[in-house]
Order: sequence, then structure tokens, then C-alpha cells
Amino acid sequence: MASRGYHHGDLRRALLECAEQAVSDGGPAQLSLRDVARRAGVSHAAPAHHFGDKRGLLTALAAEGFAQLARRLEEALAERGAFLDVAVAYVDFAVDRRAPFEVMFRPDMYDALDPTVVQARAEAAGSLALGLASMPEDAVGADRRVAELAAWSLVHGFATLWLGGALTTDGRDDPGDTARAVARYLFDKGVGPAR
Amino acid sequence: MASRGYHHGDLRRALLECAEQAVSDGGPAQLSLRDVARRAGVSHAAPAHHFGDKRGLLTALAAEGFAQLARRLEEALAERGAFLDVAVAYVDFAVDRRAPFEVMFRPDMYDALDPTVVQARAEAAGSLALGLASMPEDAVGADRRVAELAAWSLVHGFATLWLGGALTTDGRDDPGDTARAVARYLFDKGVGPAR
DNA sequence: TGTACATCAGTGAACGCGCGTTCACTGATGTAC
DNA sequence: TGTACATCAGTGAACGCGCGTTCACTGATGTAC
Repeated sequence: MASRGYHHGDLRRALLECAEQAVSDGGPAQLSLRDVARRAGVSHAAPAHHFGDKRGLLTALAAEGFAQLARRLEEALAERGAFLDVAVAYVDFAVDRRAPFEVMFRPDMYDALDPTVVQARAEAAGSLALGLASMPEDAVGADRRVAELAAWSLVHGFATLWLGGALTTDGRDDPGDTARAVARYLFDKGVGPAR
Repeated sequence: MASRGYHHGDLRRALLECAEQAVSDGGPAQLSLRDVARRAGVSHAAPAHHFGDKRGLLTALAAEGFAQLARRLEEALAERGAFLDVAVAYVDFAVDRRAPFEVMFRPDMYDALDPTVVQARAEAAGSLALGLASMPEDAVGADRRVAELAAWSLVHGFATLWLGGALTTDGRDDPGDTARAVARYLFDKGVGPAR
């Protein structure tokens, strides 16, 4: 636990945080173990010691990301109780936890079959579906599977476009607000101004 | 125009096609000029000769992609005339022109301000909006801008999730069919079975 | 029909760089006695 | 309280590799005369 000296204390944690920063700066593909080590002020061989190899580091990042997304969606559902809030939470996660989000949906870059990843991802998907289940029956329609897919596509697409800089922010600059208006659109057409 | 010999004929075209293949194989980030040259059976300095540098090649790829997307959306609108068809065309493009699609929405990798790119992108966006304009007034609702955003998010999200392998194809394996059901959901809830 | 010349598409050698991975090592820590 | 030892986190030198870019070049083509 000594923060200085030969032993770091919690280097694994620190490396993950630096990796996240690195992904934020240059995207998942630019990530390099040496850069992460540099950011953490540690020898370049240290990351390999903790994660085996580059793939291992990305796998850890993805697993953490899914776990946190699941937690956030659950919280939104528990606190607010409506699908709209879950949708907004999804977009919020993508925006302020951009790095893990981008890694998570690039399964070719990490071990997507890693048990930790698989479980965390299932939890996140479950929360989203649960959010949808809170909608009144007639708003969801006949095919619940299609509704789930549409809901996921909508929030995921909005988040992706936003992150990709494809959306011009004319006027409203808070993605959460815009996301709410868009998500509301899915189940309640003809809304007035957002919020 | 001689296809053999020192002069290639249309090496620029050939390089773009090889680049697309390379992106299909390994993603945009893996693209390397040397690999593209190798695929085209040409010296590794040749791509630089045509595109200046790596960024130039990706810019050309993106410009072509947006132009083709715009064309496809226009065609779908002209032939079928309904928003649903435009939505399906968007997803189809993403699926069978995966490589350019992935490049297009990673604007940090190329020169997004390139005039050719800007124009082609605007055309594509216009076609999508036009598709939406074909919907009856009461299906679109009060805020057309939000409707456009929702529509784009929906198709883009679906396409992205599909490409990312996030969607388990239980049963229906044609993305177009599923996309149609999902898109229909946006404006016409409570549909029965897809198609 | 033939010759000189300009143009430019494509070559290939060379450069320096950052990377992932390996491996023998060393320093710090905790535990057994 | 002190000593020996096992454990393991982190080091640093070394390797081989593929990359982007540069640059003087060469071969093919078209055009002027």
C-alpha cells in the first residue's frame, strides 16, 4: 500500500486508468502498452506483467466497462423507474465513459468470450430490457424483441453518432437532453420541445 | 490503359479497392499503405504517389463511401418512395459496404473537411431527411428535427450493433429484414411479425 | 515515318521510429520460526 | 525481537518487425516537329 517505492500499491488499477486515458486520446486502436506504461510512470514491461498482453488489457477494460454500464442502467431504473431514464443513462455512459464504451463494442480487439466480459455484458443487456419492460404494454407493441432491438439501436446509434462528431450541436449542447427527446420519440411520437 | 507493364492503367482505382479489402479484413486502424501496395502487387511507395499519405487514402475512401451511400439512399427513395426503404438501404449499405462505412464514421482518421467529403456527406444526410419527409405528417410529430435524429440514430445504431457482432441472429439472419421491422417500429408501433 | 523531348507513373533502397514480447534480474514485502 | 527465506511486483536491456515517408531513379507514354 506504500504509494512510493518499488511496489506501486495498486498498479493494476492505475494502469487501467491510464489505458482509459490513452483510449480517450487516440482511440482503442492507438492504444499501446508502452504508452500506458509511460503514462503510469512505470517500466514498459509492467503492463504485460499484469495483463499478459495487449489483448488482456483491452479485455479487462471491456469487462470493467460492461460492469459499470450495467450498474448505471440499474441505478437509473431504480431511481427513476422509466425507460426514458435508462436510455439517457446509456447515452450518458457513452459520453462520459467514452473510452471503455468504444472498446466494448469492438469485440475483435479483445477476448469477447472471457467469462467476466460475458457476464457483465449480459447484465447490461438485462437492465436495458428491464427498462423497456417498465413501459406500458400498448406503447411497446406486439413484438417485444423488436421493441428491445429498436430501443437499443436508438440509444446506441445516438451515442455513436454523438461520439463520432456526426451531430452538429446547433443550440442544445447537452447530449443527455437531446437523447431524452430522441428516446421519447420512440414511444411517444409528437412530443413538443424536449424536456 | 495497358493492363500489364510498367504503367498500371488505373492503379488509383485498384488501390482503393485493395484498401477497402484491407479495411474489411482488419478494420480501418489496421490499414497500412504497405499492405495495400502488397495487395495490389505494386511497390510500397506507389500508394503515397497517388494519395500523398495514409490520411489521403482514407479521405478518398470516405469520400467515395459517402457518395455511394447518398446514391443508394436516393435510389431507394426513388424506386420505393417510403422512409422504411431508405432505412433499409442505409443498413444494407453498412452491411455490404462495411469497409467504407466504418471509415466514414471515424472522422478523426481522415480529413473530414475535405470538400469532396463534405459535399458527399451532405447529400447523404439530405437523402435521409428526404426519406423522412415522405412520412405522413402525424407519424412524424411536432419536432421534425428530433424525428430526423431519431431516424438516423435508429438505423445507424442498428447497423453499428450488427457490424459489431452485438446482435445474436436467433432465427432471422438477414439484417435487412430485421432492420425493416425495427425501422417500422419507429413510426408504426405494434406491428405484427416483420415483413 | 522518324527522332527528340517532356511528362509522369511507378520503383527500390534507405532512414528512423515505436511497437510487442521475452527474460534474467532485483528490490520490497510478508511469513515462519 | 531477530533472522532466513519464499514470493512476487516491477525493471531494463535486447530482439526482431512492420510501419510511414523520402528521394533519386527509370521505364513507358504521348506529343512536337
